Amino acid sequence: MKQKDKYEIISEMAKRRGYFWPSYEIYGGISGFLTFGPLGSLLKKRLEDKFRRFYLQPLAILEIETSVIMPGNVLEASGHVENFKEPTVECTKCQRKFRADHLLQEFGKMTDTETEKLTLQDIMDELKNRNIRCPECGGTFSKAEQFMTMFATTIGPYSDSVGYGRPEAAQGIFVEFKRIFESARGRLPLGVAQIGRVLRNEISPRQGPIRLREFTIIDIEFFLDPEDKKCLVLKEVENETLRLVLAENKMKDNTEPVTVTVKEAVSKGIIKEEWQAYFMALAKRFLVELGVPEEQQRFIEKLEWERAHYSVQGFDQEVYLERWGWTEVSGHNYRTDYDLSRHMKASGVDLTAFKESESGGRRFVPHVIEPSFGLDRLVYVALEYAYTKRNKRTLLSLSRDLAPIQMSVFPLVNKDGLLEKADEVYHRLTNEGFTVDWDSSGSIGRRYARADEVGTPLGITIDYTTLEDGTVTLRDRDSWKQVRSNIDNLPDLLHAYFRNKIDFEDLGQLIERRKDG
RNA sequence: GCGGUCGUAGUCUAGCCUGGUUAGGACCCCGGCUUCCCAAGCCGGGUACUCGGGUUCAAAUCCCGGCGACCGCACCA
Repeated sequence: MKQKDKYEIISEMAKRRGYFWPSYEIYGGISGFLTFGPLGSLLKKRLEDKFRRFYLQPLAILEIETSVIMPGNVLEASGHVENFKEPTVECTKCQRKFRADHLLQEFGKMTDTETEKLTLQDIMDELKNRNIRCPECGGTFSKAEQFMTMFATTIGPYSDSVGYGRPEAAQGIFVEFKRIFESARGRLPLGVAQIGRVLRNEISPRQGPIRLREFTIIDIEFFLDPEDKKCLVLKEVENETLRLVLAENKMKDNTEPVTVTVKEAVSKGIIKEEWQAYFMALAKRFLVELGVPEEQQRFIEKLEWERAHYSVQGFDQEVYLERWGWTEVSGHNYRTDYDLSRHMKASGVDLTAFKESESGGRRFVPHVIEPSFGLDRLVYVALEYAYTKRNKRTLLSLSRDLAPIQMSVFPLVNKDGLLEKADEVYHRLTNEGFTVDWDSSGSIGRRYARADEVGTPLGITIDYTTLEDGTVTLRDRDSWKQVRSNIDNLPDLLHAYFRNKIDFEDLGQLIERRKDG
C-alpha cells in the first residue's frame, strides 16, 4: 500500500475538519487559490497575531493597510511592469519553454542590460542571428511571447486606465512613505509593516498552500540612514546561530550550510547588513516558535541572477517539508534606496529624510532592509510540524497561542443535568473571551480524539462531582494528564495559561486515573 | 504549456480491463440507547460515479473533448 506523506494526511484532515481546501471546488476548482475554513482562518489570525507580538511590537514597527489594486504607473515606477514580464520562447521540436533573455545571455553573450531593451521581434532576430538553438534538443524556436505575471485590470470605465493587483505589499509602504514618515515624526530607523493579500499570476501553481496566485504576505520595510546602519539591538541575538548556504559555495554545487553565529556572520561580512542579520535571527526564532527545529531550517543566499531586481543581497529562509523538501518561508533583502528613489523620480515628490549635524545637515533617501514572509506557507508549516501520532490517533500539537480552538467543554454523559451544567460552563468561558468548542456526541474518548485532531489544547469535562462541588476536569492534549479545578477559578487560571504564564499542572490538582477503561 | 498518472459520499477507496450490481467497504458525521474519562458496543440515518458529447437496447465502466489534481520538465520576478 502506498505510504501517505504528511501533506496528504494534513490535506485530508484539513478538508474534513475545516482548516483549508482548494477554492471553487463546486465549479471544478482552479489551482492557485485556497479557502481557509473556520479553523484555518482562526489559525491564520492567531499566527498573524503571534507575528505581531513577536516581530512587530518589540521593534515598534508600524503597521499600515493599503489597497490591493495599484495604478499602472506605480508599478512601472517600481520596476515591476518591466520585470514581471518574461519573454519566453518555445522549442518547436521538444516543446520546452525557455526564458529568451536567459538564452541570449548564456549562449549569445549578451548582457542583461542589453537583453532588457529588446522587443519580442528583436529577440527573435537575435536568436536567429546568433544561431541559438534549443539547448536540449537543438530545435528551433517558435515566436517569442511575453508572460506577464501580474494580474492586470482596468480602473473605472476607461480601458486605458491600467491597474494591477499588487505582487507585493511593500509598494504600498513605499508609496505612502512620506505620510508615514511624517506621522512617525521623522524618526529613523523606522519599521513599517503590511500584512495583506497579494496577487501573482503563476504560470502553473501546484503544491497546494505553498504556491498560490493569491496569498497573504507580511512585508516589513525597515528604513535606515545609509550612513548610520548600525543595529543597536544586534546584541540581543548575537549568539544565535544561523545555518547559511552561501552563494560562493552554491556556485561550487555545495549546498552544505555553514553554521555561524550572528556576530560572526556580521563581523566576517557574510551578511553585509547588521539589521538584515538581526531580522534573520528573529525569523529563525519565530520559526522555532512555530515548531520547526533549527536543523530543519536554513538560509540560502541568492545568486546575483536569482535576486529580485531591487535586491543587492538576499537570503531566503527555508524550512524542510516532507513532500517538497526545502521550501522558502521568508525572504530577506537589502533593497537599498531603490524603491524610494524610483518613486521619487517618477512622482516628482521628495521622499528624502533630513538629518542635522555639526556641519549643517544632509538630505538622503533612506535605505531599506526587508524581511518578507509568506503567511499561508507559515500556516501550513505550523500544521505539518504540529502533526504527530499518539496511539494511532492524530494529534495536532499546536502551541497554545496558535491553536484555533482553545478548549472544548464536554459533559461526561448526556443526562442527569450534566448537559445543562456544561452549557453554563461553556457560556461562562466564551464570555471571558475564550474560543470554546462544545461536544456532547459520542463517547468521551471519541470527543477527546476529535479535539486532539484539530489541536485543541484543553478539554474541560463536566462530571457528577461537578454537580456536587463545582469542580471540573481539565485534560491536557499532549500529555493526557488531568487536573481538577473549581469553575470559579477557571477564568483567571486560563488567561494566565494562554499567556504562557503558567503550565498545565498549575491549573489545578493533578489527578490519577486508573488504567482500565 | 509539454509528458506521465489519475478523478467514485465529508475523507480514503472497491468496482472499470471483460458495459447490465439496490455502486460495496472503511473511516467520518448525525440521532437514539448505553456510557463516571481516552476513536468501546448496539440500533437507526447521511452523502458519491468531475463535467459535456459520442458509441450502445444499456455507460462509473468503452471513445473524444473540457475542467481539475498529482509527479517530472519548464516557470516561481
